[in-house]
Amino acid sequence: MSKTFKRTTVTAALIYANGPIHIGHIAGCYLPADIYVRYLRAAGRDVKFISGTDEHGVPITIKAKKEGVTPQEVVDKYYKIIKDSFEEFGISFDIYSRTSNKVHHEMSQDIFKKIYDQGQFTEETTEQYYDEKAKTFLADRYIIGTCPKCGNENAYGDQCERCGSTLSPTELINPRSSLSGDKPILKATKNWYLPLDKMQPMLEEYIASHPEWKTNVLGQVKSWLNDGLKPRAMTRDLDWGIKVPLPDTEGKVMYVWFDAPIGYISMTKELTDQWELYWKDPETRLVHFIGKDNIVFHCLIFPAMCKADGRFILADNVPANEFMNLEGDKISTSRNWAVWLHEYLREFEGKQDILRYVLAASAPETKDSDFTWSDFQIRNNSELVGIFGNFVNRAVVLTEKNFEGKVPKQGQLNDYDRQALATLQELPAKIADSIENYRFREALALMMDVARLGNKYLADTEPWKVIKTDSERTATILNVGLQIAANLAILCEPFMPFTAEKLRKVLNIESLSWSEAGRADLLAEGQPITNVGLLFEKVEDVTVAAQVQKLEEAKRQNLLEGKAVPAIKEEVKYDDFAKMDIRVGTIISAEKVAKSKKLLKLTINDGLKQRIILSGIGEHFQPENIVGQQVTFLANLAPRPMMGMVSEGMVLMAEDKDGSLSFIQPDKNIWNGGVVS
RNA sequence: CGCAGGAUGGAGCAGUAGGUAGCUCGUUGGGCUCAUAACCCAAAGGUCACAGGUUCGAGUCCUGUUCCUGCUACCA
Repeated sequence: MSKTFKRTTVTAALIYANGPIHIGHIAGCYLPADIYVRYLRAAGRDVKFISGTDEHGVPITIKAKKEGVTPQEVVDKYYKIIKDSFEEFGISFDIYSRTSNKVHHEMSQDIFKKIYDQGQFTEETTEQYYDEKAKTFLADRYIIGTCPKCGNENAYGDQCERCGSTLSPTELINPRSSLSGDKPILKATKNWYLPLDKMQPMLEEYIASHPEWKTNVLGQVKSWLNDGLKPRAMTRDLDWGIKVPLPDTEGKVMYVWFDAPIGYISMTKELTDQWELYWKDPETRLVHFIGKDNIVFHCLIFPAMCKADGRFILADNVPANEFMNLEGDKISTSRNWAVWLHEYLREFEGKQDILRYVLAASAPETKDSDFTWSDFQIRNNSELVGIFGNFVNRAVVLTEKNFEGKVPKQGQLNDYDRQALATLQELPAKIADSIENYRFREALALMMDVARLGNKYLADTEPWKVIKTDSERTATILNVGLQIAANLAILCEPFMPFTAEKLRKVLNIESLSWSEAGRADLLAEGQPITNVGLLFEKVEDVTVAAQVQKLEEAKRQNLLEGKAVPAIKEEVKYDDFAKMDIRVGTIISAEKVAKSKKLLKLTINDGLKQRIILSGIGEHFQPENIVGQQVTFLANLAPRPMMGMVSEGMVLMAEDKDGSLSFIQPDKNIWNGGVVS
């Protein structure tokens, strides 16, 4: 796609305003987007960089209820935290707004109305579960009940986590609301659907016109198209969100994924009167930076909305990233397994560029990647300090020592100089090409090659030796060295803006355009050099160790806090208890059940026979370690088929605060078959 | 279950239209001393997840298998 565009609209995912942001968000979309935008600006292109917080939807109302505040208070709090940390981190949005703004409500309603008026929605009345006490319809996830397939009493309305089957809320036996605990009732409700099934041919054509998109993006999209798209409800029964602009729709709001992407448009409108140019002109390139979980919304649903409306351009590219893990584990807000940006900024003051560098260097561009503190330290110490910082420092110190801190005269260049400068000259275009094709890791590596080139140049020309015999030649060498540093100031700007700024101060130059890069006359002879100190400092072992420890501590704390002693269940009669036949037996063999994560097949000597019990404890115990242990089990539980076998009973376990399991065992070995009462 | 993405030297990644497997970091040895023990040079290290197949030739194409991830709460 070599189509040329007059301007670019860049969006970065609207983040959900119910928590602070972490490194995964940054590496996933904000940093790549920022690099892209900063480069475009440096290249003199017309670009607008738009993002904000998404403030509607069910999870925010739940969070508000939990904390005993209003949804508005929740989003206000997080909007500020998020916005401030982005700003301090140097993510250079042209506007960072929010979907609770008036402009956004109006824009969303306008688009909804337009699609409605054009007859593009279908109306459907369905029966949904309603919680009478909480006075709200329940999202699938907030209905809990017994799984019709495996009997798990805590299956969710959309899925049973024990057997993995996909459910719909009406299949659940004994459904209850996770909000009030009450049994919800079925209530008829009318909603408006976007008939994606009918729009599929159009969407297929759109996707087919972009073979250049990343494979992970195309793969995901094709997976949805192959399954066949289904109509999707664009309204919800809820009181938190954007009102549906139709008569008799009290208590209905738009589906968050309807209004959220419209946020990109409304925020642009908030930014500039020229907003229509950025959203309606076919000569505008629209690029969405997102994480992989948002692919379907940005590649199919939002384009479908735009088409249904008819006024807006579609994305030219959606360079979605995969996910970043932390120390080998999935980043998780609820488990507090994350490096939070606002905390990093506090603990590593003025060191934004280290994190920017490390995250850009290991961004999950093609597959999930891993952030570790040890990698952070190594990358800083050996690459930023050792290569980049050191090169600049060498050039500056040599100039200070030998030429009174002024750019020396560039005399006659020899072949070696010309060769080095020729290599330098090629790099800006290469870096630009990588960035324009969304290969930011590659671009970053090429930028570092400039610093490597500088180090090698100094090592090969040995100005500290030459100065003893030939001052004129030394002047030329250091001039070239400083010119390379000046190039670095331009080329590192998209990735490390704070460093670029510092470097410009050192060299006493203004911010230069990308097109100036590659030249060897950026610095004039006699221009003073100001040594403002080191660009990067080493990260010590103790710093890194402290971070790792903090992570583990936070994780442990969170686990403990998350656990409350559950309330006592409903009272039972002695007869109910007496029905249960609980006995002691010994595990005589244990093995993993093939294809199952958690199931262990236990053979138990119960004093009468060998009994097979399948138990979901595989994540807590190694089979070989539990053979010979005595266990307590429910002996008269109806046999249940599982994974092609039959389980005859249930082993009793006690769960500790941290989720670990222990067997319930007699305090001394007793005979197999001993009855518990 | 299904669909999709991934699996390449110790670590992180490239590998473009099938033709002797590259880069960065780390390791080892050497050089240098202007520089934050930093920089420069060199070397070692891979049966490209596993098993088949197509081909003169496969990391690259096809089939099957295993593991990780997404689609599925928190979530880029």
